[in-house]
Amino acid sequence: MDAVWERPEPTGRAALTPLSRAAIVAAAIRLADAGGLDAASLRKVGAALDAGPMRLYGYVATKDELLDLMVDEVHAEIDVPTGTDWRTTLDAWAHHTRAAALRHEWLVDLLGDRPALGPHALAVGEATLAAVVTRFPAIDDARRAITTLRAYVNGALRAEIGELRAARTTGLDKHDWQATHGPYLMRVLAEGNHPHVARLVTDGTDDDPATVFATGLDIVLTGIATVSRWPPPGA
Amino acid sequence: MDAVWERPEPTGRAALTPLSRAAIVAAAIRLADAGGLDAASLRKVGAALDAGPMRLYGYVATKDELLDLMVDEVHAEIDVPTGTDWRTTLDAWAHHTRAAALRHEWLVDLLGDRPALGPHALAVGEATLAAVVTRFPAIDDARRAITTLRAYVNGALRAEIGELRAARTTGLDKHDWQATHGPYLMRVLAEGNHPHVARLVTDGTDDDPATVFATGLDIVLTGIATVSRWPPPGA
DNA sequence: TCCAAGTCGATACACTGTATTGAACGATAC
DNA sequence: GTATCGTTCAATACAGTGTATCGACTTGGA
Repeated sequence: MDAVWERPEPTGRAALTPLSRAAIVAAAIRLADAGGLDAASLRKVGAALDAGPMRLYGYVATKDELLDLMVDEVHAEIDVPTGTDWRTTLDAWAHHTRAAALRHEWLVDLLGDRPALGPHALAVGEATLAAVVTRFPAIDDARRAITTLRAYVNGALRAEIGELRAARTTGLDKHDWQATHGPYLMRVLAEGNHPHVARLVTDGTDDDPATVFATGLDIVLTGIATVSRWPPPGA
Repeated sequence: MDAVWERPEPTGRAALTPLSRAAIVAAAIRLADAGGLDAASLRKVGAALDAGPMRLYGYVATKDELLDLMVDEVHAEIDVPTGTDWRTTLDAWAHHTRAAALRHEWLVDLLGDRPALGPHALAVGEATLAAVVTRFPAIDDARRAITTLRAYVNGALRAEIGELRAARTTGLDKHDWQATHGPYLMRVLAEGNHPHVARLVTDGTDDDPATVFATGLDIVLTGIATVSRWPPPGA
């Protein structure tokens, strides 16, 4: 089986609501945006296009392929500026990625699992790699920096969206949360075995999510700007 | 509904294979270790204990609760050394977390989604927080450092396990991978629009996964050691 | 006009998490 | 010792999932 990206689509049969890979992906993204990945089942995507589930298998060999296409489509929204220094470029990439993940929360469920090899993802990869090469001429060093930054961004977005979801499900009536985890947490912290966590809960203030993301990003970019030995001493 | 961590379990009925939350969690972990999260369905966990799926609902209110228990159980394997400087402690925590994730690959599918509030997870959180407080006395600064590091570790592990899985499914006969994505990649790179990616593919060498992890970790820890402004200028 | 190829829909299968229901059981009260 | 009550468990059922199979239909080319 050749790659999705270059496999021809069915030509379609006239007198039938026309279908295309693009239309399928668009519908799936729309559904997933509204109701999460669960809302983008093949049956539901098909129904949104007046088609049965099996019709989609002409355009897509497997569900995973559809997910790959969705991920790549979102990468089209992530533009990486050129013509500035590497740090500005990477910072912009990270923030655009975050914006895309907030528009398409299901993205964090897919990022990092599979390697993203679609055309749009490749374009993003090329642009970020080009930026970081101006800092690390050796291509392997550049890869190490990109890999690290990508790990942080994926992890941070996963955490942010995860909290956002938790706040939405148990938090719409946050009565529930306070009624279960709240008392439990208070009780275990009252035992005195976790003084630092307790101090964090009582004395800590919460940054808004954008600041949390930017703070971590600054740390990682500072690390990239500072580090000089490759690979690290401990390896 | 109160929290799982302090809800009593059913006492059990004599003359029946005895059951306990611990036994259920152990069985679920064993199955998931061997076959991924899909292998830890309630029916299969039940079958492994000579029980029907519904019997488990006495010990666990929902599937998610079982997953919470599994995650916390694995946290018991992550010990955080004390009595050294913060960087050594955090480095050890990260590597122990990685080791646990390699023993229990399904962990990366769960980490970051949900907040980990079980007793063992809390202990780990307490220990890491205690370490980083020696570097940042202000509790909020400490939280920012921990959050960033955790985001990196989660993202890096997800990527590593993801590649490991891909290498296992399509790579046992890596014939498949080379037969699909290989030619596709070569073809699109031959078009010349992605010179840096092309250079990476042709001239780059691969670090082994442990080095990749350690390298990124070193970058992030260096960032934590270096950064001085909170929150960052751009926020 | 007739046929081969391509496209599509219906049906089916194995599987998931869990709501419901009712039976079996242990401990308690008389 | 017996009746009762609340807990614990098994069976059944339901609405979903991805996708294999297969028969019917449409269409382009000879």
